[in-house]
Amino acid sequence: MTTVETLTIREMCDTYQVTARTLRFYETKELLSPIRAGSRRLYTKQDRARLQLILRGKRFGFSLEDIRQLLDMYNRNGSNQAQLARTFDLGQNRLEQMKAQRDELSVAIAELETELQGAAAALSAFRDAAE
Amino acid sequence: MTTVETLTIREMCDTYQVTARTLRFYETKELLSPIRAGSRRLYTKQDRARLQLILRGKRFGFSLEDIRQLLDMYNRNGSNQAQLARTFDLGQNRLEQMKAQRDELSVAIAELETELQGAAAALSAFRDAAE
DNA sequence: ACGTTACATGACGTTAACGTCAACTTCACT
DNA sequence: AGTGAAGTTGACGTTAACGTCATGTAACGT
Repeated sequence: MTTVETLTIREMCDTYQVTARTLRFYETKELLSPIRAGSRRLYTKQDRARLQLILRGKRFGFSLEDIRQLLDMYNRNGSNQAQLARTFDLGQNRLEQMKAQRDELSVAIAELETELQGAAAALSAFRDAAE
Repeated sequence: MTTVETLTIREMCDTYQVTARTLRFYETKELLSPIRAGSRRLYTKQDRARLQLILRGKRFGFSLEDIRQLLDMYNRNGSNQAQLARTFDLGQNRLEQMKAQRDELSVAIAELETELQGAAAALSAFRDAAE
């Protein structure tokens, strides 16, 4: 019989490349809420999904507080209309920001590429002169 | 006769929505190096260009130290070959990172859009039921 | 000459996101 | 029963990126 797959804190660390301190810290910030076996934490599949979202959010430069709100939006779907409308707005704004960021990033990438082509040319010139 | 356009620290603040403290702080971090009129700072066109790059870098989530290196790459083109090659590599890496970030961002945007469509549908349902 | 701005420097405070250390429990074995 | 590994809860330390005084000076209008 396959037990419900839960991971210890150490296994979580190894799997997601985070420290135990980080996981406990996220818990105090109410980003995670693993179940307990006595005093020990056990992370369910749900916890792991949340952690992945957290880590991705971080790569986008979102603050943990931002991420907490986003997670709430993803998870809390049995809410009332006002609640839903509010989280919907929050999501819309976030979406706008992300799109703007992506566009700006595209421009910056293009610029950097041009710049690097110039550098590459300079390097070639150096090498040619050294022959 | 048009004097060489330089801005005072206050004018810089108003123009770019940063505090004087921030500008002085950037100076201690060698991100900016305005000229002096006595003890007072005067920001040239070059300084303004650098500040814009700094602010854009920040919007992408780069650290000030990252930005400093990027700025060096943009500006120092009279360097030796080793120097140039090194900064070139640095730029390449950064470019990879930025592209990866952009791609990840695109995925997240798509997901969020789907999610929000669901929320929008739920809202409509609510409204329909309320008629 | 004098008061009011504008600016300067220096020192200390602040927040986010953990790191680090100490001092227990608690299993899992031997 | 003893020991070692893994886990727990505090408590304090750390870094980045500024904010917030306190204090001092310099130019400008009256």
